[in-house]
Amino acid sequence: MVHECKSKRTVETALEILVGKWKPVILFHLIDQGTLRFSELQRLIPDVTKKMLTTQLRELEYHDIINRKVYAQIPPKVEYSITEYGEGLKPVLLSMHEWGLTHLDHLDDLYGESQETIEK
Amino acid sequence: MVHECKSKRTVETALEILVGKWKPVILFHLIDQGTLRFSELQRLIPDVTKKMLTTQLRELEYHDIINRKVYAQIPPKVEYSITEYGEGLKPVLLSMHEWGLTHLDHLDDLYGESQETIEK
DNA sequence: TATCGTAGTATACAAAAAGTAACCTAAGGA
DNA sequence: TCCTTAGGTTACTTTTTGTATACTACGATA
Repeated sequence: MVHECKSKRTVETALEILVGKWKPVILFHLIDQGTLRFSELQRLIPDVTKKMLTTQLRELEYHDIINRKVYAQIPPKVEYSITEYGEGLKPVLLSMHEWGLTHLDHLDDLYGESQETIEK
Repeated sequence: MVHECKSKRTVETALEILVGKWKPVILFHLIDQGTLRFSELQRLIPDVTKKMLTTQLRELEYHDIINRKVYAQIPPKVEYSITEYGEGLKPVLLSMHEWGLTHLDHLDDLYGESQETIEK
C-alpha cells in the first residue's frame, strides 16, 4: 500500500520527470547503450525532431537525470549519459516495462491487437 | 536492464495510463479506500473539476483499470473501484512513490525546497 | 413552491505540449 | 568560394490538456 505520510506528490514528481513524448525512449537508449551523441539518439529515434530531442534532453538534464558533455570541437560533439542519480529511475522504468508487457498481452487478449516487434 | 525483445512501447503504454493531471491521485485514493463514489472523490480531491474528474475516470475505465458501477437511483449513485487488472499497477505506483520520496530529498539537498506535508 | 444533492453534459476558452520549417555557427575539404 | 557537418535556435502553427461556468433530471426535503 502506498503510504501517504510525507506527501501525495511523490508519484506526480516521478511522472513529471518521465513524461514527455520522447523521454522514455531516450532514457531507454541511454540506459541500454551508456553514452550516446545527439546525432546517435536522432538516428535511434527516427521520428523525433531536433527541437523535441533538444527540449527533452534539456529537461532530463535539468532534473539531473542525464549528463551533457560538450567537446570543444568543430563540428560539435555532445555526449549524453545517465547520471548516477538517474540510475535510480531504473526500477521505475523496469516496473513500468513489466507492466507494459502484461498490458500488451491483456490488450491482445481483449482485442487481438497486433503489436509491432522491433528487432535489435 | 530493460530488455527490448518484444517492443519499445511498453513504458509508454504504462505512462499513457498513468498520465493525466488527476489519475495518480484518483488511483491513490481508490487503492487506499477500495471503493469511492464520484462525490467522495470530488471531496478528497478538492481542486478537480467535475469535467476533469469525469474524463480521467472514463479514461481509466476504458483501460480496464477501474470499475464503474451505476446504481439506478435518484439521486444517482456511482461507485468506482480498482479492477483486479488495475491492481497490477500497484508495483509501478509504489516504485514511483519510492523514487519520488528520494527525489524530494534530493531536491531538498540541492535547493532546500520545503515540501508540504499532508496529514491523514 | 423553492431549493438541495448527485452525477453528470455542454460550451467556450486558456494554457501547455508538440510539431514544422527555416536559419545559425565555425572549421575543414573540394 | 561554396559545401558539409553537428548540434543546436527561432518563429510560428497545431494538437492536446485543463479550466470555468452554466445547465440537466429527478426525487426529497423545508
